[in-house]
Amino acid sequence: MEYNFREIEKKWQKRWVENHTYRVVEDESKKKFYVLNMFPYPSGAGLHVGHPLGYIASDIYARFKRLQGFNVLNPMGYDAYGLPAEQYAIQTGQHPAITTVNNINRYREQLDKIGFCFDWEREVRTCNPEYYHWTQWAFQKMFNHFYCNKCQSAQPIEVLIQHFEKEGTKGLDVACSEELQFTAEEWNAKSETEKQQILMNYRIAYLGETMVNWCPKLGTVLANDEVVDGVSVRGGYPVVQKKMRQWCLRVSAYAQRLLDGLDHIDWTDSLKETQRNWIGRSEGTEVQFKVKDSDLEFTIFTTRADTMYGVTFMVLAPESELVPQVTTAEQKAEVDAYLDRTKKRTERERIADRKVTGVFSGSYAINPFTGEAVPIWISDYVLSGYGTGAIMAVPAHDSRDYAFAKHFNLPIVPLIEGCDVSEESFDAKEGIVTNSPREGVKPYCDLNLNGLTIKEAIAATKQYVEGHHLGRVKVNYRLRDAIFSRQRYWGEPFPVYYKDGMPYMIDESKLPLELPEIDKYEPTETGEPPLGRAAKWAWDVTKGEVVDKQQIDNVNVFPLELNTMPGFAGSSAYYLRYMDPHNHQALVSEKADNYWQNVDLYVGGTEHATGHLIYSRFWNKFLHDIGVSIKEEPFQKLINQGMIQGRSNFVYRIKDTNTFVSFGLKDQYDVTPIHVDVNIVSNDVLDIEAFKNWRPEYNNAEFVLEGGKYICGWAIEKMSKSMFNVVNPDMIVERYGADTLRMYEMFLGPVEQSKPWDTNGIDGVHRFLKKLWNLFYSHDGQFLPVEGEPTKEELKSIHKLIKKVTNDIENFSYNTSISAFMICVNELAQLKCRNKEVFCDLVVLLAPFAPHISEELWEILGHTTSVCDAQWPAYNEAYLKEDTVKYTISFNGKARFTMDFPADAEREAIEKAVLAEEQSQKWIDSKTPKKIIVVPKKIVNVVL
RNA sequence: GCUCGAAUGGUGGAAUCGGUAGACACGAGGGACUUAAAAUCCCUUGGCCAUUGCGGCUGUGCGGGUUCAAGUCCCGCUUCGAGUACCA
Repeated sequence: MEYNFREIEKKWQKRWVENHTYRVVEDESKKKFYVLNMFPYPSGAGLHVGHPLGYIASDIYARFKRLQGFNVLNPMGYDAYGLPAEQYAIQTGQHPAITTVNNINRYREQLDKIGFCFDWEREVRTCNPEYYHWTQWAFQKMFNHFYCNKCQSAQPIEVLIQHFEKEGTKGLDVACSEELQFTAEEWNAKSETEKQQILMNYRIAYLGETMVNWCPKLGTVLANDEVVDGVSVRGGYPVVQKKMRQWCLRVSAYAQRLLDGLDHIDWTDSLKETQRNWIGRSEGTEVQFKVKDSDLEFTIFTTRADTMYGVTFMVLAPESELVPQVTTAEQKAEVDAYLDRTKKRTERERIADRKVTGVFSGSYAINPFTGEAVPIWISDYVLSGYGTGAIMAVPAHDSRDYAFAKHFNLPIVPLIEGCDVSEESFDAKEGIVTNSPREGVKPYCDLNLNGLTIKEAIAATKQYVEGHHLGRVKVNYRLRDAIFSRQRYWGEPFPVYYKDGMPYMIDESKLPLELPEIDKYEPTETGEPPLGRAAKWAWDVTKGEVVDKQQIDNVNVFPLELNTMPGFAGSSAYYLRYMDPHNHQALVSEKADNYWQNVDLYVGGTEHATGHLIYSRFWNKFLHDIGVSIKEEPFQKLINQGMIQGRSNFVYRIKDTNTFVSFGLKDQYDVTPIHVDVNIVSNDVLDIEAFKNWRPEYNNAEFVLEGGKYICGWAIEKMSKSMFNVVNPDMIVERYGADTLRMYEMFLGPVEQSKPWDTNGIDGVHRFLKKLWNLFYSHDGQFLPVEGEPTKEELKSIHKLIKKVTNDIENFSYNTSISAFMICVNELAQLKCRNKEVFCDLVVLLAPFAPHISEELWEILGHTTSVCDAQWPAYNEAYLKEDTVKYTISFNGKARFTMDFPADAEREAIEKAVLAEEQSQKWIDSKTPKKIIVVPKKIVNVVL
């Protein structure tokens, strides 16, 4: 009987649905294991062969864990809000919900063909009101909480209000946008709106005036990770800086915890490193400088406190509030001109030409260590958003300050013994401090750093600064608060209405606030976001419902927020929702939360390193603080599957003709390479007939062949339609079956590695499955397996495999597992194995990799239950032992011979053998003392 | 620029602790079966030399080092990839 994969796969996919084979319920008697894939955004193009890579890898692991007796949660869903559906809606008028559902259906169809063990009853879609109910709910919780630095946790905003009522801002240590100071009396005297404005400074979800990445073409703001090289990731449109009032999440409050948490999770070092860089913790010192002949004082941040004696000028960011205050009348015109120029420069231009620019403010600052007055400059190389937006410049030891000093001819004072700053600055943090203070200069303060190492000097300066109240030790983070507003339609609406210009949350019991219908998806004529087009988009407080905008004059009706939430909102806590997807009372019940805890294995791409993987860690920590998620970290272990690149094929057309020349001969002609559809090329050999039919203009094409074949050139490129290198999984499934596709994708190489897709090797894996099938059937179709004791060789072969596969799956080394399967099946075929016991073990081992054929064989072996409920076999070392061991004996690692020895009597036998060899080989001097080294893998080395 | 990672046949890739390279697969070449093709099976396949012998030499990006023994460890480079980019 032939291996009829089409029938087998259809049969079992149907049966899995009928029998709810993959339904998962909480079961206290079993240990849980939670496997999760990053859920996909269902794009219109459907899946290509690269998408399922991670799903297959995690599916194998999930099935493996289930066979080991774990209760495995392996859910799937869709990140359904996104720009492409909205862009499509703008162009065609098609409602994004319709496009999205169509795309989801297509995805599902493709996924089903591959045979995943997802529990589809737990599916979530971020655009469903039952789902975004909890996205909105979490946002409200963030609005109603602030972050307490002392207890390192989110606290209800009422706690803060009570503190204000009793003590004002005294003794307050909380995360905020701006440090405010007021007394309890002042607080109590404020109006409701004023109080709300102050509270906004502390809320975790807050409305803030911030510089944002504005993309005029998309009509929306973008997060930092949605912008690359000054253009939008989606669409590649230019992005400019703009100040706007936006919803923000105080992610920065969690910076330290996000950093510390990395030490307790099992992620790759490179990914942790990426997040550490992104968080960008830097320990330094804030120092106050007085402005000469003025009451003004300002603070700078530095990590190089040791360089206080080398400050030769100060620099303010152009956006700094201090700029107008320190600008003198004589300099005003020049400064204004400069500010004007920098404002016009987009971030992209600033990156493109990094010219040194700046302007003198006219004022001087007093260095508190030297008493010297140094000029205050304004330049855009200082960023307003980091530190205090002001720096002390030490050109001798900072390359940026150095470039600035050289350009404007400012003095450079070296502070390290023996360093040469005539050509460039000395940035390294090593050496012995000098010139601090300079020799012969009358000391202005009693701090002498000369002779210290840099490290010691920094510590001494910090101590001095704190002791003399000149500033304070400070830790800064690069991590910024997340901007949470998007001027889009296709996203979660904010459950927010406005009264007197202040936002208020709609009542929790009225959630979800559903996305309204609109007739067009572009911004309104007045520049409002698309939601401005909704006829019903105001909130009636007394009725607790959405009403017509026209009623806003009514005292109880207020306009609703017109922005929607960004893409990462819905994906930040979806892993919790899978635990309890149909719960209408809570995001997740306490019971489900306690049982599933967090994700044990998360599989997805590295591209989310500084986006989703930061946001959801933040989101989870917040939920943890308010008692919802019981684990501090959402994803215990994370595997980054590599990208599957495309392998493009080329044909070479001789210029100005319709003649194509084979790859090996192309250098003899003047040719243009042209992408050719990889689906009509096999092993780089072009199917000429298919090529002629591919496009009408090639109908009459002529060919210059080599060896009767047309050989194509190739290149590794991104998998994309325009390169004609997209390989569709449906096609592979149709031709070879899902089991072959699954195994081949894993056989291609390590899961974590990026690699090109190359259909060529797939025959090898398909052949393996056929060979496996033929173990069970003779050529005339007879059923072969028989009961009875396996032979020693059979046991050895299968136990070797059990050991290898068990270890490999734990290490995600699926490719070597598959090699082991191939070896084992070959061995069993050679041994003419017909033993049922051996076959049962083999089938269970294969079940995670190739579930369909395994189910079929399992049934053939006489089982009535699914192979998913079988038990993973254990291996027995005793079967793996050899009777004799082959030793390689070498002298000084060179001359060598091999001998068989009994496995148990090692050393004595070897010594005898070495002695015998020594006597027979005259060239070995037996008087020389020698050392016999026996090492693993049975190598004996005799050292003379 | 900084941080991290990688480099092994014609190709994808193996090689737990340093243990004497190239597993497994593809491709290629040769053979068997067949009228023929497909399918299947067998042999060869890093390079060089010897192939009427069994074999020898060389070989994991480059140059050094440690070791009885290095793809693996250390030092110095080269190239490629990823992240980040005026973060003071």
